[in-house]
Amino acid sequence: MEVMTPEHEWREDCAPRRVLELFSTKWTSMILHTLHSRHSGAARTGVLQRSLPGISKKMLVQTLRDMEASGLLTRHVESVVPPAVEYRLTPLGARFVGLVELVYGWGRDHADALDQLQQRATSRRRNP
Amino acid sequence: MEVMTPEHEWREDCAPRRVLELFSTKWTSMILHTLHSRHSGAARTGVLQRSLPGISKKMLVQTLRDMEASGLLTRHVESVVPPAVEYRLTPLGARFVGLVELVYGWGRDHADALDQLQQRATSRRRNP
DNA sequence: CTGTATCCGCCGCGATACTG
DNA sequence: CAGTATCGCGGCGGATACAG
Repeated sequence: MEVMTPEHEWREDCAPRRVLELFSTKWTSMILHTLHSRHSGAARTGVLQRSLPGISKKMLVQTLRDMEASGLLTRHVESVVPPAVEYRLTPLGARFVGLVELVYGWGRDHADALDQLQQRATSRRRNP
Repeated sequence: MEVMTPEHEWREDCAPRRVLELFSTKWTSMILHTLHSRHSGAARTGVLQRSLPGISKKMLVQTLRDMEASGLLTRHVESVVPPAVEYRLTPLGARFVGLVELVYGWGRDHADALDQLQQRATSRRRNP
């Protein structure tokens, strides 16, 4: 039976790997989750920044731009002073955030089992 | 209503973020998926390497070591010549791979919508 | 308030060569 | 077959200062 599995593709540019890349960009999932957590599905820059403790302005804007280019969200500028910019989930983004919520929930369900993962990051640095 | 949301935590060391880190390690999910795709839930080093086109021996071993430390899989050494090593999903790994399969399936379902994501990586490099 | 422009350290990851 | 040891680069991401 194992002889039948063509070892699954995992080609460099296959769809599943592109999804994984979405997850591997540090702030993408958290931004989507924040947008999703608001009933409007939208949020202004400042709200996003405050919801993501530790993110720098640079990374916030850069990640938002990338996400816009990826079609995960849209950017709406209110031409007023001071400027007001709102980010909103696209249909694709709304579908993807479903996955993010699954990951989020899984993490909460396995919080205790995940505690030991902390030793991982440190073990390699201590033991060259 | 929005005043009630405490902006969700996203603390540096919260469980969901640790799950995201699991996903952000380039090869982790693919290794788990390969193990899961075999009825035995186990595979030898060579099998894993062949199932992951492009991975280097170094990254394969390094990632496997990290995953072992994280409790996602176990390593069994057959003391024979030439050596035979088998990696096997742990209960935690088996539960996590469920999430991975969800991501994998989502990617296949949205393959066409994901095609435009390719332009993302290139657009920033072209337009400084 | 939102966004841009630099500078720069860290480390993830790959290439290569060598060992038992 | 499985694993270790080096070397090196690209780029993610943080700090800081400036601008409309």
